[in-house]
Amino acid sequence: MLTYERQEAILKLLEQQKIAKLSELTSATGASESTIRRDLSELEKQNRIKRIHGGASLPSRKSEEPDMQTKRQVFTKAKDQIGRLAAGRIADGDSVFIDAGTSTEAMISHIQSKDVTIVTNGLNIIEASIRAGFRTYVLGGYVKSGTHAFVGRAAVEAMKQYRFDKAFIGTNGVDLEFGYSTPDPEEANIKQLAIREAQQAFVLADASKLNQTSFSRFAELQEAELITEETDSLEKFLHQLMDYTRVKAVRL
Amino acid sequence: MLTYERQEAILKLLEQQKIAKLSELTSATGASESTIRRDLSELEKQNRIKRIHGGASLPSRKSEEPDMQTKRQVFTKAKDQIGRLAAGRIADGDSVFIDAGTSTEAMISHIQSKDVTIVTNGLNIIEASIRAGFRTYVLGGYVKSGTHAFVGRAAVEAMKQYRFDKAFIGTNGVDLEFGYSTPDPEEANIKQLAIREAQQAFVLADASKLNQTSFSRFAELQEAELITEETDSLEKFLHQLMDYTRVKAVRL
DNA sequence: AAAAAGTGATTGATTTTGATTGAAAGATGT
DNA sequence: ACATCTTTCAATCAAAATCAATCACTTTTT
Repeated sequence: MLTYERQEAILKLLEQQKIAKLSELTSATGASESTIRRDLSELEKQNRIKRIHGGASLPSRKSEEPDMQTKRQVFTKAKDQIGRLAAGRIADGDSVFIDAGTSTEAMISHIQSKDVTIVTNGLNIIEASIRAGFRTYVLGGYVKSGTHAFVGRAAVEAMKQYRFDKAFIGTNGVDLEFGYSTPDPEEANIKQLAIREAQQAFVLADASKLNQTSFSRFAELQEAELITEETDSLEKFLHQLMDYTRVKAVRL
Repeated sequence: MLTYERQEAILKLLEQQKIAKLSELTSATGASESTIRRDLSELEKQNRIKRIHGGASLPSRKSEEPDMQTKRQVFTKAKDQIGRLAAGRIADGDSVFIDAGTSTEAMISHIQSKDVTIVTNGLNIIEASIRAGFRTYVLGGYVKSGTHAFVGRAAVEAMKQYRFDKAFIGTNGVDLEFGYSTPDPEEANIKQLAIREAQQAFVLADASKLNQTSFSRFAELQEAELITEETDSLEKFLHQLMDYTRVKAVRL
């Protein structure tokens, strides 16, 4: 049985019953467990299925708008892990800027310190921050549809009134040469300011953002600390980084 | 039975009967108590269910503060009527300030004109305004717990950058002598500014606010137009007003 | 023939699970 | 109200299931 054939068979079976155990797939195709696992990994990378412990299921095909509400429900393990790492950097008494976005939102519930001041330009962050009981400040500005981030002249002016101990920024692209980038120039502007007004800056990015570039660059790679998940694409990225910068070892 | 399968089954059962005991879930899935508990914890973390002592139920649809929640449910009909009246004052092309609060929130869904710019200092107003598809600007500032209004120096500074065609303000008290008042001086400050920076100002108040005073006055009675519901307490208030001002007739 | 890709088996690590425990929350009786 | 009993809960542990990584072997490609 050809690889292609087998993977199609897996998909077909999944469409019939929505969910399939590993054992069902091995007996249906005659292939070994290892092979099926490899197939599942590959198919998942193509977003054609979703792996679950013990088997596979169809991807949650929310054809709905990538609205904040639905996006928020897809709190992936990755974002949660990144959120926990990021939250760990916050110390008692800190004043922190938290960028609009879902990655950054995930960190708020993990913040342990109680005495933290949060400044943000994101609607979803305000809500999460209030829910968690933090002292919360908001930049003003124009509300962008889609991300619901506050941008524009008012946001820039407001930003200048603050200095942060730490800034946590979301991104759409991380690239060795181009640095950090995001599609919207207005949002990039705010991100850039936040990084420069903060003593320490962190960029949160899941694996899908590595080696990507977007329209507007908002920081060089060395201007912020990258917080990301531990995957093989991170490994690959680190090797590239070592080649690029001639650094011989990087500690996580 | 796979973990994913089981959790889906739990959700399905809950959607059918709204609430489920632990024992129901164990016998329905065949899993142990411990496992079900773990599932419930996880599902709750994803906001997909709500745990209760002895089992689980569907999440309370809105994750807002209870006082906000109950407030919003209480004077619904009255607020809706007031909201419709207020929205009727908005014309195409207007730039309007809409104060934080539940009365003002009620007006947004009634706005007919499409080309309206909304500026606000209220979290709930942002959400409603975005939902309704208006061009939305936000004042920055400190987020007050309770009302979730943005106040403080930053909000004042931001306010100075705008001029409004109309301003719609909520209030806690309407009094013939003391004018309009609200408990929080910071919020009063913003309300006062908004009224003065607007060509026309409207105060929204349901019947329970008539003949009430609160700590901080933010405007004289004649500085804004009062929009309220038609009740006998309004009649009474109007008669008092006529006595007080010696006006002989007031047209609604 | 050499290199690359695919496969199945094996291994050790990780995740999931059910049982057990003491603590916490509710219910009951006085 | 108070003390007592029962139920439910969270934390912990060891066993089982599942997983990712690796190796050796086969097939395909160059």
